Amino acid sequence: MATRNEPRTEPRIPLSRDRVLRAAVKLADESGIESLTMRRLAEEVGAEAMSLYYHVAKKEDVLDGIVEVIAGEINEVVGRIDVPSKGAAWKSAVRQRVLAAREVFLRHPWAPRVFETRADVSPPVVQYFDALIGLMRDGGFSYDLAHHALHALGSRALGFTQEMFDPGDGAGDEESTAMLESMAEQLPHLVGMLREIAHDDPDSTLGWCDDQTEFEFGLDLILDGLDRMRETA
Amino acid sequence: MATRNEPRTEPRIPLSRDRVLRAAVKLADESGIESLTMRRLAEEVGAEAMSLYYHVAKKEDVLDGIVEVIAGEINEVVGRIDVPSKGAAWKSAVRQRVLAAREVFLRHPWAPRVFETRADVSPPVVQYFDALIGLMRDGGFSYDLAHHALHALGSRALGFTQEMFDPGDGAGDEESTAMLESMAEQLPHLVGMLREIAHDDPDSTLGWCDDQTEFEFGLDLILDGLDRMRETA
DNA sequence: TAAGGTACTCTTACGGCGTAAGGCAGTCAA
DNA sequence: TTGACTGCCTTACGCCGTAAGAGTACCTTA
Repeated sequence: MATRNEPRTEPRIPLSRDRVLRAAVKLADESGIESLTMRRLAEEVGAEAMSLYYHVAKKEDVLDGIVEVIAGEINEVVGRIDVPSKGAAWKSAVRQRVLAAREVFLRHPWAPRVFETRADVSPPVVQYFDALIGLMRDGGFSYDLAHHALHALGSRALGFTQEMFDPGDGAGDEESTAMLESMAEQLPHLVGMLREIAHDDPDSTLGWCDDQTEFEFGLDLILDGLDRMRETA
Repeated sequence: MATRNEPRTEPRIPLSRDRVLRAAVKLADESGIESLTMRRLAEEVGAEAMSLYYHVAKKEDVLDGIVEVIAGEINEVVGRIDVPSKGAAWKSAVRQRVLAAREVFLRHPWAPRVFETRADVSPPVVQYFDALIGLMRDGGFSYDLAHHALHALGSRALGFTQEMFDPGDGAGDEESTAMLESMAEQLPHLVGMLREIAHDDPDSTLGWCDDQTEFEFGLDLILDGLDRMRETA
């Protein structure tokens, strides 16, 4: 049963923090963040669970590292954007960067949850925010307004929102739709709203919102509001 | 060792789904959500872990139930609010309710995380949103605008935001502040901003933001933007 | 009063988790 | 040659969620 000890046939790439973290991201991409366990991660890199601990301190450290990897990916993407940001142009500069960051999260749907549970600030994330503040400064923001702006944007600054009614991938829709319909009397406004939306967008069995459109709506609402404050300051 | 089997001295309140859920909230309030395990929850209600399963399906069900309890608490609080909401008054009506809901979350700091991980919509939450839509309708919102509004508000509609740099209770502040200061060259904008904030608000060792103020800033920014759309519609 | 059903709680046990403690092989400097 | 250091592995512990099924108390019906 020498499945593991065959140094000849399988050259065995040495472990490293970076390799472990990349494998963790891959595992989460493929099987979801809940299936990221130290044992499975070890298997992914062809080692035993305890071997990982030579390269990472503990599982929390893996999660911290994952954030760095994703934030690095974001910085790489937004780093390629080079548009004017002076004066009124700040808005589209920020907008473009946020939407570019969002695309990274769309590739890693499990990532927002991980970001949200990290208390500590990691260098790549800090770097991203620094650049964002820079754009606002170009637009004439005071530090105070830029600070408020970051709070107002919240996680939207990084490209994601936490939807309260996340319909997932349409799973369980009929069920909850039926549930809502059956409560039409107690929920007149909500049911009315949903009926109209379903009517206007008939392709939906109530799928039910276009996330990208809604994200941009909220983003623009905030950016426009900030822009007005910038001008009247 | 008849510590448990003494039906006389300890009358033993019967278990129930409601009692289990309330105990779960209490446990989370006192020791944090991460210490909410079926065994500890059982201990809290004076029973064995497996006994809980007669009243709840599984741990996920407990978390769903917790959301219902908290949302119920919110509905109770906002239900006592009765202010005009016709026309322009919609804004302060919504504002008041959101801030009232926020107070409930301030009493249960662990709750946002639980809300965010629930995919399914629970009746009390749905009821809350229905009332919110009702206020917007009073203000003259189309269903379409109300729908956009809910997305724009996101979790803010329920009274919380996910802060990207949550300083917790000031823990680890000096450390991260020092880290940032040492990176002043790479992070000119961020460090500049923080220096000014620290300067303007000298009591802070960088504690560092007034969450309530920032929450209201973002909320008002969004509500004002929506109000303008309402008027020009 | 006896018998059986129902509602609730418990005991036992299993597999999976994160990780502490320490062993062992390969490499490299003295 | 030796001994330290690096990198990976084995073993084991305590905690977790929960499946299976055995009591136990009470209530109904005869």
